[in-house]
Amino acid sequence: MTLSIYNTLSRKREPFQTAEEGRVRMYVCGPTVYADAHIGHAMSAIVFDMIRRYLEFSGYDVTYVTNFTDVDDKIIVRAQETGQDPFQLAQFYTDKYLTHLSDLNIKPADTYPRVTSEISNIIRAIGELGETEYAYEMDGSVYFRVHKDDDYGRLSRRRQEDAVAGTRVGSDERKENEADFALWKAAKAGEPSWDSPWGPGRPGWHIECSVMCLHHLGETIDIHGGGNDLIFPHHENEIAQSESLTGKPFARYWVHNGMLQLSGEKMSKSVGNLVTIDDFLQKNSADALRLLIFTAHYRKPVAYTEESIAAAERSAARLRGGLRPASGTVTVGEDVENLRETAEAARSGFRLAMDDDLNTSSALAHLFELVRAINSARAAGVSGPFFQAAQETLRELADVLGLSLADGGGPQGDSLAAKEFIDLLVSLRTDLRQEKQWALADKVRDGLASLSVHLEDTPEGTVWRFEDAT
RNA sequence: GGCGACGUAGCCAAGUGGUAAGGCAGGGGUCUGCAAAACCCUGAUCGCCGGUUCGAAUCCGGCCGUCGCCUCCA
Repeated sequence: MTLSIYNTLSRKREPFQTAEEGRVRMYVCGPTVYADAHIGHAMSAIVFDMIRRYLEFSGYDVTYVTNFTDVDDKIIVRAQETGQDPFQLAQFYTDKYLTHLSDLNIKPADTYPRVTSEISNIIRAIGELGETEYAYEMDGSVYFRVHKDDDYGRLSRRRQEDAVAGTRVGSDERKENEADFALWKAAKAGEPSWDSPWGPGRPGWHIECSVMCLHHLGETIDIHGGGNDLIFPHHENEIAQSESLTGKPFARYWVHNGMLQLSGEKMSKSVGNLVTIDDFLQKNSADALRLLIFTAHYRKPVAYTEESIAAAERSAARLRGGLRPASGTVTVGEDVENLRETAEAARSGFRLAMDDDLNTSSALAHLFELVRAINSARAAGVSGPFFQAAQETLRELADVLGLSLADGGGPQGDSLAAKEFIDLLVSLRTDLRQEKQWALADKVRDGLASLSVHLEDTPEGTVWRFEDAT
């Protein structure tokens, strides 16, 4: 029972073997911080959080690094438009993104390198490349000489001639070759810049990630992740730079997530079909987003619709329902034995599914089967250690997928005063029911329901919970 | 134009040779004062055509359709 994972480099599913026994070095491309992040960014972060969690669950010691691109054309443009300082702008969106990661139950990375903190390393790396035939300087900028790299195009399966053929010649950059890309960009007036052997300027986009990987994780990392829209040119260029520099394989496994789609198209700033993480979390739970994503395979596109997110919200509630307490007294017998066996089957089925290139959809199916078994057992009066163990299995496996299974807590959070009022109304309704005043009792129930407080009359009394209507 | 992915019940979706997981929605039932929750029952031959095979959603070919990358992009 071992993990196999699809490698974009080979276009095959491969057995997962790390460079160092028991240790995974993992790098995931992070956002450029110039605007509010959208749930497409969240999808990428969630997918790689899931992979990281499953690796840890499987016993690996994972070192996880994800970066912030905090100096870039778009940041500079945005800052000029709004009259802000570009560094402050980047800091603002960096902080905001970190908050989002926490809200989305994404485990913190070991390191969050930023371009502006890596400048000296980047300059050193470009300098080393400059001593080879792979780089050349032109008017204060430094470019990578793509045609010197025989392997170029290996990841994206793109021949250099093809890459150039479809490309518009729109830049005024003075490159030897259209396919060459900038390692260092000479500063224009009014732009942030750093001194370098080639004059003032700033790093090109691709070199940042290469250098941060090399600096924080070493010459050969195990997993390099990102959205599949980064395969070309970003990741292709990272390979070119890194391997030209070290002469060693850059990443053992290239892992790419599919795009989140809204109204049939990739969610992106340029198309304008965005749902920001702020927007999403205002109406929906983090668990629902994870369920929406994990219902499909991470490499496939995910369709985001009102209907699909509503369905995800409902299935989150179903998983949560499995954690409701039992009040029965049956602790031995056939029902208990069945539950114990189903919980074991769920655990092994879950692992088999996840080992198979992170088949979260199939893994979730095992979770739902476990929920049904727990509910059946509870209805049959089962409680005690085996019941709690089954719930613990559910909680543990859900946590591997980063699902918190936490109750909403209500629109205004946990207000003690609100709870006391609700308890009072519920107890009043219980009195009314005892006197068979059904109309009044139902009026209380309906009124609370319209405030997202849902009542259930169980044999042990009435229980209530917050749940947003969807 | 080049490279690549996908097309499974009303919706989302797993499944790469042996007669279709799971979730949501719907219908019927049990439980309930009525509900809710839960449980039980209930639905598809897998875009179309042809081929390989004892046997294909799964392999091969063709066609149709959708999407991604080739420019910044998770």
